[in-house]
Amino acid sequence: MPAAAKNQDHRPRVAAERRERMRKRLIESAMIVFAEKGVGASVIPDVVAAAEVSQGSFYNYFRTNEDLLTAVSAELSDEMIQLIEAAVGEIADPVLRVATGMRCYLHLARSQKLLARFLAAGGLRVLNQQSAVFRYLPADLEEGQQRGDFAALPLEIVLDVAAGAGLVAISRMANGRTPKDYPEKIVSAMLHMLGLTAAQVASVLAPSLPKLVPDADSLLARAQARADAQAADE
Amino acid sequence: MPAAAKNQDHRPRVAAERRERMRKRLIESAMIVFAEKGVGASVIPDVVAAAEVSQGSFYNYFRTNEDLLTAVSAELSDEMIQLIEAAVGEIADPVLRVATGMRCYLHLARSQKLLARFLAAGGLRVLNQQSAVFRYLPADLEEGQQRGDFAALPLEIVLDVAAGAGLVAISRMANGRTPKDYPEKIVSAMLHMLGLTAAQVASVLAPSLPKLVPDADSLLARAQARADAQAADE
Amino acid sequence: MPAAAKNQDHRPRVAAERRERMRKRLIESAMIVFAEKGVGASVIPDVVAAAEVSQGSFYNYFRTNEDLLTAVSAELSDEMIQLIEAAVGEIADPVLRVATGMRCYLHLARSQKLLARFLAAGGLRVLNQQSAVFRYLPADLEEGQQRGDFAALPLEIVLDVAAGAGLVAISRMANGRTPKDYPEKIVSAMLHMLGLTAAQVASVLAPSLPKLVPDADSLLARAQARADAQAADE
Amino acid sequence: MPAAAKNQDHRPRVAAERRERMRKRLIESAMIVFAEKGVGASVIPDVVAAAEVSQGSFYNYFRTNEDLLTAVSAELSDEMIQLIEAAVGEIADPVLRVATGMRCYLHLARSQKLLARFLAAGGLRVLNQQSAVFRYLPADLEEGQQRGDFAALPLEIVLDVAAGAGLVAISRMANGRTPKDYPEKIVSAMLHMLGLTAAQVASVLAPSLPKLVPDADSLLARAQARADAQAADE
DNA sequence: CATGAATGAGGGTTCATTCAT
DNA sequence: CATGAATGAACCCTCATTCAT
Repeated sequence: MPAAAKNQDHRPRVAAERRERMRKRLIESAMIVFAEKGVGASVIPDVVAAAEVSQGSFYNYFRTNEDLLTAVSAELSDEMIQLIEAAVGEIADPVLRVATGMRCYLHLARSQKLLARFLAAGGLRVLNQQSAVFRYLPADLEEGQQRGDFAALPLEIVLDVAAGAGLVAISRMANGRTPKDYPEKIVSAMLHMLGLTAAQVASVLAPSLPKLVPDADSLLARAQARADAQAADE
Repeated sequence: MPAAAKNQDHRPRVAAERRERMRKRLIESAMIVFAEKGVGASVIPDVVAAAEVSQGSFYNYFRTNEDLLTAVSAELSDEMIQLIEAAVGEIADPVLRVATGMRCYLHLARSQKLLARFLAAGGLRVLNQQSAVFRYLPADLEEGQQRGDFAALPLEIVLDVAAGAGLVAISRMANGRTPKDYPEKIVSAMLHMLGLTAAQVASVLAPSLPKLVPDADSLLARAQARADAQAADE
Repeated sequence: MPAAAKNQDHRPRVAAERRERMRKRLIESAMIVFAEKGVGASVIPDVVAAAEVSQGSFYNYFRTNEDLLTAVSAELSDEMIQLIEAAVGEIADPVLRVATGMRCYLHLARSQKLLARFLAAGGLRVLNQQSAVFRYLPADLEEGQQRGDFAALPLEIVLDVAAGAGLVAISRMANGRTPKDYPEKIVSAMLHMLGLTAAQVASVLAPSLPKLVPDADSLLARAQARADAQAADE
Repeated sequence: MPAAAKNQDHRPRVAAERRERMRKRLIESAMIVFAEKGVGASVIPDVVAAAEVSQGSFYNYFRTNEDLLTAVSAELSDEMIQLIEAAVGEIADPVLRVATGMRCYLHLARSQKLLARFLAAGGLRVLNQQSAVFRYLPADLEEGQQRGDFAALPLEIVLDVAAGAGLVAISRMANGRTPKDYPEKIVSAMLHMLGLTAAQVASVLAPSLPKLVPDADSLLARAQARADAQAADE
């Protein structure tokens, strides 16, 4: 292979990789800053500082605050879906799927404080962008209703309540100490709402969850590590 | 009455009245601005403009954004409680009280778009300051549980879910068109969660609500009127 | 005496007295505030607060910051002259007069911390307005020179050096701890400059000074008392 | 030299130079503004205007008024020391060193009106920051005392008096017309204070001083030029 | 005259964004 | 593409001053 061809092949590739690394670094920093300062605050200076990038460079990757927020949300959404799907995908029973999916979602937030703080800071604004997470719920609920396992509440109502409950639950887990079975308590309430008996509820909440460990180079893992390091510095 | 006494009595009184009017004007404007721009934004310039007051004057009444938000929240909380208590106060049955109280709360937000937008914009932050509204709920829930009318879910969990459901419901009513019985549907879900049968739910939701009309010089009425006038201007 | 006449006589008099009291209260407060915040700072709000007077009233007495400063300076100048003259007036020998006058001036500042801080804060600006204090010095110096007791340095030069030395000395006494004979050391330097031998210097500095106690209702006494009370509050 | 190396070398260097020029421009303007308005005033807007820079840029270089003052003082201190040391460095006799150093200091202020006005405006505050200038005095005084050339006054006292005399002298030279030998008169007073005879004084003050000309791109020269240009504009 | 609310000018500071290098 | 200085708009806040009561 002649040198010229190699260059033409090589240079763009490393450039693209560099670009991708930088982008990840910015998203990582943004998640931390959003979690700390809220999603309405002026984050660009902090993000730039945290990512150790020049002000000017930032604008090669994102144009607005909103852009950043969307990027963080999308990435998190993807990673959460992947983790939860891995745990839930094999389950056939819609009731168990719904229950386990919710549990995973809440336990994930509970074990990842940074995630919880980000979601809590984002509030409804982020929750709506996270709708990917709720994409799976309607289908399962509908299936459960058709099978007569769930009471016949309007789907939108159930989704609204679930979203609200989730948001408040995450906010509570982000801010204070919550018992280990706090997620189960919330899910239990949801299942009662859906018409399950106490015995049924107990049964679907009984199985122990698989570990939900984000991949080492996922946004979740990297941002959490960075935030921990930062906290240790102080 | 001697002139001197009249002066001593009169002058401070009119001064205090003027002060109070100005304060109300600012709170009114603030509610509108918060509803429009969110509670995290820099509202002071807009509030000042909306109230047609000088920047300097503002600081004779409030020092920070947060101060303003607290004042609006407190005033709204008071007015909402008063309206709802008027409708619910006479009810003895805890189940009916809970159901009717929630319906009132949601219908109030549904009929007062500005209120809904303010509460939605405030999110959890305002919801927590509004806790006065939720002060009544725990007692009724507990009474209902003790009488065996409500299932024995942990109180905090029920409150968290109710708060979340309320928040999302308000947000939905603020943003889009919701059917007239949307509040009843949400309350129905809550009552199912609390273990009521479909028949019981139907029964407690059957009574028609009294009109919830804010007093003409309440913050709710004045701000809504101002916002309407403003909208008409455009 | 008919009532009407009494009124015409009485009312203006009490009014004038009230006015005078208020004026004194403001000057008092101003001295404290100037001593604390410097003469360039915005003192009106603090003065008004310290004097417990309304903003509006202030402008019935003084129009500018400068006015206030001048008033304080003038009043202090008068009081200092009176105290020092009382101690020095009887002395016939110009050398002893000069030495004792300077000692009095410095000891007064040393015993009245508030005075020292005010003069130090004022710097040259106040020193110039205080020129009344230096009105006595030239005559004595000239007499001393004519009698051959002082070396024949140009009068303006001696005054410049004395003013500067006095200012720095006061500033040092205002800020830190100075030994009890610090004033004598400064005066000794001045006398050496004026050509006195060490023995002569020792002799004129030997006499003990009379106590320099400001009258109880003088500005000096009242302001110092207020400043002490204020300090005790914290 | 390869292109890459040139770039890596060149770009940061020109950037640093630009930065340094801007910094100098601000310090220059600050010196003029301080000299005009005093060191306690709000100078930032004026400095920004004088330097023809945006408000925002200012904060890339200095954060507070005080920062600016310190920077101007430090730079002036350096330049004055350099000029004076050049004139005094070779002198072995401490008495002659002290006398000549003081003369230089005062003549410098007398020939540089802007410097005099800045130092006078700064008063004790700047004088203390200028302490570098007074760093040389104590050693020489001590040496002179040990050799018996100076009377045995306490060193701190002599320094206080010298500082005060210097300050007042500078203030006088800044404000009005002073005779060409005004500095010598002041120094003469100091030397008398230190116990020298009239003959000795005359002898150490006899030598003519070398010219004290600030380097063309020194702060002193540039600011003076700017101030002159400004004055010519009006 | 006393009061204190209202005012608007002005100072201090941050930030998103641009642009020459 | 990376950099970081420069910019100016916008925000926060204080203060001197006025004026109706």
